[in-house]
Amino acid sequence: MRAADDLIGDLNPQQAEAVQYRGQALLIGAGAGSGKTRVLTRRIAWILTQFGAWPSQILAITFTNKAAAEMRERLTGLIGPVAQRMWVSTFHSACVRILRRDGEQIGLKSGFSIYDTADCERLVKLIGADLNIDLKRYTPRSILARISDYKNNLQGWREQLNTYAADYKPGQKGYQLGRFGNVEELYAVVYAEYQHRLAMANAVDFDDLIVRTVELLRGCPMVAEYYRHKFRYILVDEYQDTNHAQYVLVRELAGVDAGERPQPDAVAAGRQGPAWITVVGDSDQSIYAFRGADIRNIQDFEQDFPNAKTIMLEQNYRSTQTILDAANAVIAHNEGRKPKKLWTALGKGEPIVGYAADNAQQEAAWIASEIARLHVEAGVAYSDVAIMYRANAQSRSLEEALIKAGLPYQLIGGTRFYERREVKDAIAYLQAIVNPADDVNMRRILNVPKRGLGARAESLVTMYADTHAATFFDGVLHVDELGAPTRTATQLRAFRDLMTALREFAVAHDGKPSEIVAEVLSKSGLLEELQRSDDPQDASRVENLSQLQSVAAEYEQKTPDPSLAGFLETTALVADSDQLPMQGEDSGSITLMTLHTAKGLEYPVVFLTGLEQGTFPHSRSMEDTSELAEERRLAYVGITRAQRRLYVTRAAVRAQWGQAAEMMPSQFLDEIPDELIDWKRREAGMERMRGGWGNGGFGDDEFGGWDDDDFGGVSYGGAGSTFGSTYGSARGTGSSYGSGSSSAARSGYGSGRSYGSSYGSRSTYGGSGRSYGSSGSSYGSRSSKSYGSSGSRSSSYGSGSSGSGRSGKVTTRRIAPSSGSKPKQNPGASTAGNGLSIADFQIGDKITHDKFGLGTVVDLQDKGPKSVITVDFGSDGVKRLMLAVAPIEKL
DNA sequence: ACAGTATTTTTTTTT
DNA sequence: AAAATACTGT
Repeated sequence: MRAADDLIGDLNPQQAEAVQYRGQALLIGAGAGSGKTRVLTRRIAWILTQFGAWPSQILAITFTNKAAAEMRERLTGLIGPVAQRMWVSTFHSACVRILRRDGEQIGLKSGFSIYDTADCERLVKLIGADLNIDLKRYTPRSILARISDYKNNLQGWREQLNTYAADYKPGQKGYQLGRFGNVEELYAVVYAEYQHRLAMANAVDFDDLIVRTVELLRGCPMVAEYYRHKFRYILVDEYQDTNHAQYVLVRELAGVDAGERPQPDAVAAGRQGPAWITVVGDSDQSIYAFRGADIRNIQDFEQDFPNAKTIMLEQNYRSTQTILDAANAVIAHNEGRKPKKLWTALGKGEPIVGYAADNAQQEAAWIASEIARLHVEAGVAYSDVAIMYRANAQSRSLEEALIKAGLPYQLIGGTRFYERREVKDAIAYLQAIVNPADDVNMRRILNVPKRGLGARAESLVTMYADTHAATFFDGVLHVDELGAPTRTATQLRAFRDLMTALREFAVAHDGKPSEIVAEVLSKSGLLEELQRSDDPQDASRVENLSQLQSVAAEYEQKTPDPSLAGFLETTALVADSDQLPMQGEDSGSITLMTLHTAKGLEYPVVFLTGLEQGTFPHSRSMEDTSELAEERRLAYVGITRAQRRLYVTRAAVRAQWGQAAEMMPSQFLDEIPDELIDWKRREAGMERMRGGWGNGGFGDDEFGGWDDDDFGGVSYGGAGSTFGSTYGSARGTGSSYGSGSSSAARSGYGSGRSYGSSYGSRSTYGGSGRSYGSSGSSYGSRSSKSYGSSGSRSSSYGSGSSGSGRSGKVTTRRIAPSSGSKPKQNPGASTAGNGLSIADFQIGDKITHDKFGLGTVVDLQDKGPKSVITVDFGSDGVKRLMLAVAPIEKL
């Protein structure tokens, strides 16, 4: 046991107070880099040693599994191996654990499936097809977003149904939705049906994990009592990113609303009043509103929890004053926030470095060369460098540049390992084995690998299932009653026998998931199909499958009581950042990730890329003040990741889905005080020309073109910085690096882990024997294409239209393909190519169509030039027509 | 039933 | 530019 002094001796007064605070409810307002993780772990240790609590009485919620593992590790250092017995996990993992134990009470049988986004989309598609919903207009994604909103706010399907579609019964067939779209009705019906089918399939989605746990606690006093008795201390990290459901969950677990008298000294075992709650967060770092996070949870904490105490941590131990000044200046543009003053004792440090590139490729190339130089001239380790961007798609050009420069990197995020097709297929088998009622996964594997069971066979089985109120697999079991053609019946029987055999095998080997994986891979034919193929991509798919098997083996080794269901759980809840190496572990490579993933991390050197209007802030967030405020918080998060050196870069032209577009500098750049930024290149060549800066000329601007006049000779630094180097002649260091760049490019297949010289040859999954879950793990991400030619350079710079005014909404301009400009569109009304305007139409209008003849307009969607009208052509059916191109005439 | 071809959409951010 | 989807012909 540690002495009290060990726990608080090296803390500042606020931190120490937070660690020791005795009381019902504590909010720690932890500014970026203020040592909140340290305070949190110390507080837990304090509760154990000084309050005399048992480890099993503590529930600590973190944001990711990796954060949980890290916290547990640090706790082990403080209090010893008892830390292993504490609940330290994410909301979702904790809920799974609770539901596995007590879910039966609310109808969740053991072995329930956890649906990921793709599974949910499949389910909504199935429902949409059955209910005759126009899935073009109501995309599964948008429907799911709505359902997720309901869930995050704990609005049940029953109440929705009562309000909007009282006569719909879940599971009923042939329901006619109101033809002209009562939208609420549609959502209510789909929501109800969705929950119904999840229940039938013994499955839950991500949101359900929280919602159904709340339901369990509210509906089953015995269960609630058990957990309230058990957890006497609840600590929640990143509280600003909790949603309403999670907020309620915390209250239910703590028993805040159980109507018992608070016990001022309830520090020991036993059920005495509500549990003590500690939450940690920073409202300036709330960046998950899009998935329901409600900033009010943290803002109203003091009202929500009586006698709450707030302690603010404002000393920053991470960054230089320059970086903090920039962060403070940017976030100050958000309205309605409590002003906060982060300060540091680390001194001014280096200026922020800015760079304006001509395009994304050049931006990336400059970053690569800059990193190479830092490495050589200032001895900066690659693992001390992170490159961040708004959206995953931006990683492409960066990866290419790093490969070209031969620098080792690791990419975090992108397509997750478990979301890759082949891995998902294998998992679907496992899921279907554990939970045969899981229709979505069962249907997925019916014809994977190809075994001649197509849409026809599937619908036969579905019909049986529908009429008998049975599951899809029940239908398969009753092949002989389906009246299927001989061929189909034979194949179905083979599938039935396969699944039966696999299930028996699984039951017999439940403690050995890796063996079950192996059995599934070989018996299902999954592996064979890929091995037989000569598509080079399939080789990497085989790799991935074998990686899946090693992950299973690792799980098996480090889990006390392994089971197939347990293994599936771990695969369902991985986060992007879980792939990061643990602290203390050195990957030896540059880290690439989105700003969201970067939350909670810190690096000596940070590149913030793509600082353009439309990229960051993202174009879809610029209209709305609150969304823009969230983007700004994201910028704040990004800036405050940097410890010593911060770079901000942008590209004047960026290709977005195939088309090059001119990009204006991000407004966030303007919000950083100019004197903090040392611009290595303030304007891109094109911009300079336009602004009459002279010197322009873009013809000869080949790849190395950035080492132009404003680059050399500028010296900055000094000032007692850690890296203390001076920039001198800056050229040429770029490409002489990597030995193995060509082999690295080749190895792109499949993994997307570290490339480059220091890592040597090809990267494969798990090459370095990292373990899944705790220590970094190596399942990769992102598929790969051949990295070769650096993509086309955008050639035609648009003829010189307006300057670079920074106001107004229009932020990007398409570069016209030189030819004569299109006929002007009249502003306001959206006129289409055939001269028809959506504004001219009304529901009920009659039109003629060259092919379908006479029809009646049933619906209108104004999407500007892409407006769509829906027309009922009677016997020819109802068609959706693109107004701009449809051969129609108004009558 | 499926392979191959044409067309359409896609980009936020993630547990 | 790439991937998902729809369509067409065998």
